[in-house]
Amino acid sequence: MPVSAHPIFPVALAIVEDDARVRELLREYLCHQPEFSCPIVVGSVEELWEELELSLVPRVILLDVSLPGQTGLQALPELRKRLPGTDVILQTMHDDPDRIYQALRAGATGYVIKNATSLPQYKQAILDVLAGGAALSPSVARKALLHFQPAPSQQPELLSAREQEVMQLLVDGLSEKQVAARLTLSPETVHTYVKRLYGKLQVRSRGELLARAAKGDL
Amino acid sequence: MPVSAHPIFPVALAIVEDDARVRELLREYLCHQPEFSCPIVVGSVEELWEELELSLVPRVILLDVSLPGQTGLQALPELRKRLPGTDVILQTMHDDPDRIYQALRAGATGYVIKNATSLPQYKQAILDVLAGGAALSPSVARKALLHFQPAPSQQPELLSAREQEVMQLLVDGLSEKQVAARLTLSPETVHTYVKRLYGKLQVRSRGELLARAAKGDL
DNA sequence: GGCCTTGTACCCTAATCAGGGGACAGCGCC
DNA sequence: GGCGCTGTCCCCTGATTAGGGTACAAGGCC
Repeated sequence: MPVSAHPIFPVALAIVEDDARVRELLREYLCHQPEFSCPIVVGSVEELWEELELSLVPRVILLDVSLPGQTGLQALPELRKRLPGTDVILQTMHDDPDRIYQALRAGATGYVIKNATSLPQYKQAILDVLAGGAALSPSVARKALLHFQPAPSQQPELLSAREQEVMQLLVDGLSEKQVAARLTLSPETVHTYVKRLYGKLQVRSRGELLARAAKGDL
Repeated sequence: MPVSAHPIFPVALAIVEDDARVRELLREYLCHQPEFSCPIVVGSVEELWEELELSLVPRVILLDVSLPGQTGLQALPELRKRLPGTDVILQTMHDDPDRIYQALRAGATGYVIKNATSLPQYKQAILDVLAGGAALSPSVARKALLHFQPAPSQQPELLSAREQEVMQLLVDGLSEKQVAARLTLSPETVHTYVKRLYGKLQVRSRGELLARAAKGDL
């Protein structure tokens, strides 16, 4: 799965950044690296679209989140659709959780905070995505992790570890029989757990249970 | 929110790693850093529990995922409950998506791949979490990002309006009979829709359907 | 005018689930 | 030494779901 971290040919980058000073800084540094070439360095999404008509498809796009005209965040879905093989690393000044979430949902491969990222770290970020990884600034990663954790809900303490285990497998779409097989239990036992879950979570059917799970934590 | 990146006192680490060589390597390097102290260096979760009784609570725990006895993954939820102020960085050889997902759900603040992480990078990872960030190896971050992206969902265009309507009510936890009542249809008709949904979404049971819906779009 | 997709409805059989019940061992609390 | 909770297993009955048909009217597409 991982692409070679040391491609033989320079990798084509696109840099989209409205602040001319930052843009030049990035160009100066990144484009003098032997690993990269920079056929596209522009100040807006609109210019990017134009350049993409003429130029080779870049392998990685460094995209500013907030731009005059169309923002990077708005352009991302379209970009992902038109250039499915291109990784997009978003860059911005702020680690706003909502934007991070939006970006990651839309398929960003990286999200870096400008003033927390040195030029060598920019380079490393690009190399990381080329190697099949993702590049998240630590503060961004932290925000992203929040989305994995179940909303502070009431159940977890009420449900025993085993019950939660069964619950999880049910949420994953397994039947009672499949859960039994997975946990090496008798189907009857699983049925007992399910009955207990219904009682504890105050539901009366599998549908309600899964609906609760979907809203409650998941 | 971020804690100072340069604490005045050495930060107490716990290292849990069963491979003696790796353990010593980490101890040698990390514990000679002026920023850290290592009151706890053990080879299993069981020993960790013992040490925690005696020692100061560590600020950061480096925890191996797979350990003899209780695994790091199993210990994580308990650890998070008993030491809510302590960050846990998991370390392992493999970037298995399931384990990553489990760990992040359980509240890990970092997840690093052993043989892709140099000692200075270990140090940086710890500093990152101390600064309120999260430390994910690039390959781990990539796996984690997959969970943000709506499952390659072809549904919206394939499902007719009526089918989506039925789908939505099922997701809300209604039975076929209830859906029928709600939409003023025959239960048989609803059943027909459900069968068509199964076909279109390539599933074979209500559970799978709801699981797909929960992850896919909803 | 055919062909396909929807929306609607029915029939059938087998599998699964819902919701009762009982049983017993282990563990912790008081 | 009980009492409660958990984990495991079993039985039963009735409701629901799974999956396979068939049917027909309406509408779109070629």
